[in-house]
Amino acid sequence: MTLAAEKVQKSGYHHGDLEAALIAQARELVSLEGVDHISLRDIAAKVGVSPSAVYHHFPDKNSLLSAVGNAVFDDLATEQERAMKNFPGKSATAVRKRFRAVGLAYFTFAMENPHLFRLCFGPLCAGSHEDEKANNRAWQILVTGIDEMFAVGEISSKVRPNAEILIWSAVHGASMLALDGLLPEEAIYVLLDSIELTLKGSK
Amino acid sequence: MTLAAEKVQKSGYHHGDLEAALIAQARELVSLEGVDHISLRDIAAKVGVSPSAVYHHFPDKNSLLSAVGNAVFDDLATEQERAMKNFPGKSATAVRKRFRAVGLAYFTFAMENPHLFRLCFGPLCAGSHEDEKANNRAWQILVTGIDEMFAVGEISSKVRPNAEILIWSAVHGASMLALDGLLPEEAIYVLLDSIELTLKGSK
DNA sequence: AGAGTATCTGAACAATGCTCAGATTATGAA
DNA sequence: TTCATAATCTGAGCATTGTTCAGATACTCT
Repeated sequence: MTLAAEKVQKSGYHHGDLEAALIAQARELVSLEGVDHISLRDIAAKVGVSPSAVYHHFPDKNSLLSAVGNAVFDDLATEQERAMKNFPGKSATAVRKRFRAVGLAYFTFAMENPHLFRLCFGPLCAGSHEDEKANNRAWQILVTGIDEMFAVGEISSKVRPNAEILIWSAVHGASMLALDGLLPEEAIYVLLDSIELTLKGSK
Repeated sequence: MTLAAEKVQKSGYHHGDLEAALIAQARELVSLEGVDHISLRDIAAKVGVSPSAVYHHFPDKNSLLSAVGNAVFDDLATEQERAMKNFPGKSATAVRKRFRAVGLAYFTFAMENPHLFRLCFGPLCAGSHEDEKANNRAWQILVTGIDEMFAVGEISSKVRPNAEILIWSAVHGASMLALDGLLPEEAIYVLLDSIELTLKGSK
């Protein structure tokens, strides 16, 4: 019973909300050790419950981890929204700063939560974000940011149509490559510079 | 003893080249089932050797898989070089087609070998490509392609300095997102279009 | 209050990564 | 060639893992 799960009290034999507690505890352990180094038994033990209790809430271990992945995906979008709020307003500079902050938040989240980020975009969660609200939310943040940039004249009309794919791919790719040690962390700044520069184009 | 390892004959008690056979067999199994669904014992059995024999060639299972990852990384570069050869010459159109072919080869490799690609860029191989020749080779292919594009006037001098980071990130990110089911496979075409368009800029 | 359901336990099973003592084969110096 | 030494492989075994299942415990609703 570690810090992550203490919010949920256990009332004797029955646990208050075991499902949530398991997700919270699993997330904590994944965050610390990585998805390959944690055991179902350990999660259950730290929550104070027998291993077989897990199977009344999740069909198997992978489902539990997949649930963690979806929660993380949600938090990533939340983190981006939080970063946007630092630069309110509709001025061109506010729009630019906000746009940059969203991309940076994505990258920073990956750097600060490497194991969770990997789980979120790993084989365990592949195809699991399809009709998620979090996915729509993340996508909406991106579209809105690009719309604003276009309205302020920071994106040429020629490249506007497919800007989402380019930007998401670039920021996601840089995050992944940095996690793999194939790009230095500072690369995100030159990447964001490049994106802003190239999107503006000849106008 | 399956097809992948049959090149290496076993001479009685001692195996001809067990290390290579193990890598080949592990690669085959990863390619089929994914890295999470294969066992050291199965690899050894299919090569026709006892499980403990593996430990005379690799310190542990992860090291074997990491060796597979490096081999795959090497093949990825080879595949890119092969794709380039379809468009020889120094004309502007040849350079453009070659540039596109390299990016497409990267993406296609990921689509056709999802499990191997994931292993290659997964936590098991993180930080393992650093002083690899394969890494230098992949990087060199990218730099050469960009140099050629710049020479032909397809890349503006403003964005040239950081073009490598932008392009690699974008193509890698699109590959990953497509594997996760977050981008459709056709997205690579619009991505490549966007890249060429934005790189050219106002000139 | 009591029947029925949801939840949890404990023991058990097969599979897995890994270790180690000992058997087998190669190697290289005398 | 001979023989000691090193390299390679086997087989048994250990601890851990995910998962199942019968049965115990607690909640719920009539």
